[in-house]
Amino acid sequence: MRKAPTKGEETRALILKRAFAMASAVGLEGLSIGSVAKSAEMSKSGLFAHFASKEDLQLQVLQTAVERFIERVARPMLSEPRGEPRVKAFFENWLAWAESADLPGGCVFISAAAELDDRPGPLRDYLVKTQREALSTAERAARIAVAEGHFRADLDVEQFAHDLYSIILAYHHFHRLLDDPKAAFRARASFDRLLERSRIPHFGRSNS
Amino acid sequence: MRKAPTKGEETRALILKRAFAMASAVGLEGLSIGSVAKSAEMSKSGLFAHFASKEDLQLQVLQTAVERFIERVARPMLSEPRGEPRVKAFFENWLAWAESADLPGGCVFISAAAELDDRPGPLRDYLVKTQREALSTAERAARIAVAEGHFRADLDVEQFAHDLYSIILAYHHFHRLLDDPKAAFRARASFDRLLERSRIPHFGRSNS
DNA sequence: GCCAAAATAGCACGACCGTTCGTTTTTTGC
DNA sequence: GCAAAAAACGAACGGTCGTGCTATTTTGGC
Repeated sequence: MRKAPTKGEETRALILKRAFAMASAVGLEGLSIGSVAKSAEMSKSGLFAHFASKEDLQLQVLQTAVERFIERVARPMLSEPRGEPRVKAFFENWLAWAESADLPGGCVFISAAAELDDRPGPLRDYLVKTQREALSTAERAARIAVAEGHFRADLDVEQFAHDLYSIILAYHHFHRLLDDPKAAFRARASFDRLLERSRIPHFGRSNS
Repeated sequence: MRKAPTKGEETRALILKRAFAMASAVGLEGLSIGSVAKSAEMSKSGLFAHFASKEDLQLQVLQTAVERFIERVARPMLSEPRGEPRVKAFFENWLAWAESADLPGGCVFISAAAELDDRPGPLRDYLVKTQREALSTAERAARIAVAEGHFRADLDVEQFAHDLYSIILAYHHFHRLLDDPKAAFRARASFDRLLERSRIPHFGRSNS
């Protein structure tokens, strides 16, 4: 039985919800105590009492993002059959995540990555850790597809994860920045090619 | 004969040089008049006199970055033979650009892309324009490779440019954020695959 | 319904932000 | 080398930043 949440916990959750949405638009570094407070309709000091520092707030926003990512991208794929279908679901969920309704400004991780890639500290450490986890989730899915006989036995699963992530990054870039209407099409085309060359090779005309 | 640069022009060039290096580390939005002034060893107001606004400074930094990119990535490839060698040179120059000495914090365009992707304005417009130009440069190189008989005639050059850029983005991400020592290796592996499937198909065992 | 505890607000602080203005220094053309 | 023009400076403005304090309001257990 879940404990009834106290008022403070409710408020904290609301703050993080609003801050999460804002971070999507302006990035983690773009968050300011004042602006988040305005969005949560409370005073700066009232909001600040919930966090030890601004960095703590940013970290908790990142954690919120990870939770959301897990429940929207990683967990749903587990209900797909093991092997290639699950890999495909992972990819499609990830694409959908990048433009879901409560992420008005795109994937938080990608903007955070650009902001933090040269700023050492706990924020960066946490982000790196979660990115590595996402990658190893992709690797694991690929390894299962190998075990199921969907993918070739000599597949380099680490390279597979790299290539998959690469497509996601490009999708974000082409869709968000360049407003390319073909972004999703291009992403799926790349992914299809990736799948093709990961499968058990079939002979006959295979490269025409 | 080139006009002797006036003192003001020299100073402006120095400011942009320093600001460009800083932007690589902290991003375009991370620039502040005060910090740039300190880096250029002059007063805030003395520096500010060279620009109409902070946004103007940022825009000029972006223009500086474009000039540098052209002279380091786009121009050198023209001395390579037309076709695949030129495409390869473009890719390798681009990789090298992402970690050249005066870009201590990585590619300015990539961090700017993350910052500006949801902030309309002249900065974003300019960035989008230059990104499109870079992509069409890649397309043009691919088209030449088709004409030279290096690449297959039915190659989708737009998709080719997308895939090439995708690899660059991933390289930046894996190298800068994740400190992956295999980043360059992964990027070249992906690029080799991209080249393989772009070439005129050769028959025989082609997919094993 | 009271009272302690928790949550929120109000206010002030020093620092830095982008920008303006008037003054002083340096460069330039002759 | 002098005068005009260009460049750099210092000080100040109104704002916002993150972050402390203290007071006030709201909540929750009995």
